[in-house]
Amino acid sequence: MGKTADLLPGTLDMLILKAVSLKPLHGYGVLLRIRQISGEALDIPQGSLYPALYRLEHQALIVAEWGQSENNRRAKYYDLTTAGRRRLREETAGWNRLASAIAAALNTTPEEV
Amino acid sequence: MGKTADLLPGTLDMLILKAVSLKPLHGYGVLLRIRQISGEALDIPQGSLYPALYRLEHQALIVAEWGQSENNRRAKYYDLTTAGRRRLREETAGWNRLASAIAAALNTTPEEV
DNA sequence: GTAGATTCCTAGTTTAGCTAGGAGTCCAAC
DNA sequence: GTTGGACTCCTAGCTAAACTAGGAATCTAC
Repeated sequence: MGKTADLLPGTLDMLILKAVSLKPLHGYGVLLRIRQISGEALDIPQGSLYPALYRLEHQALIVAEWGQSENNRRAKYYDLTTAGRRRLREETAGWNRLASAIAAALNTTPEEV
Repeated sequence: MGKTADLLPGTLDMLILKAVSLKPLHGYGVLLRIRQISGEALDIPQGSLYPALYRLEHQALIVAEWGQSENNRRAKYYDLTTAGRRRLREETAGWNRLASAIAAALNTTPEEV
């Protein structure tokens, strides 16, 4: 019911890993980056983002380091680990498989059953 | 970690509505149909399916009627309601929007940021 | 000075999907 | 004739992801 598009559950971790893989980012930057690279279609709530970052860090898929943002505020920068890079590849592959399976299912016409 | 492909969360209801929209089916048949029209890629566990059918029925998106299966066993047949048809259209549109947004995000290259 | 954007965070709720069962029927194979 | 497997229904209970709804501090612009 929200005005902003909901996320497809199960894709948030992948999107975060992807965003960070393009260039290390602080949390808020991940938000903006995902918005940008999705063509403004995806708008992650902060209450989803920060717990997700925590999860990913504790799975050692990303590493955090405190620094300064471009606006001179304190910010926690995240970068991918090797495991994170591998995970991103796996999740992307899984996404492609599932998305085509769903697309195939949705394209089925009654005549084909 | 299961050997069978997991589902993308948030797509099960849509898939069920789609399956039933092709032709009224009993629950177990929905299982088989989704497997079929997804090219054997999606395998819904029964513990996901039956609660989902219950949900959809109680949202009046599908209606149930007891009957006989082709194998002469008792079976509960489901058919779409008008609201169910509308919902299927909405969910399909939402899926298309989100899937292309995610595809766009995943296709972004570091040079483009 | 105050509003809005930037940046971080948590508590608590909801709910979907899963695992792990149970139960009955019918058919084919041995 | 009985056993195994496919068919068909179902529930209880767990987990984990995502959300709502906050709180807080800093910096810039009006």
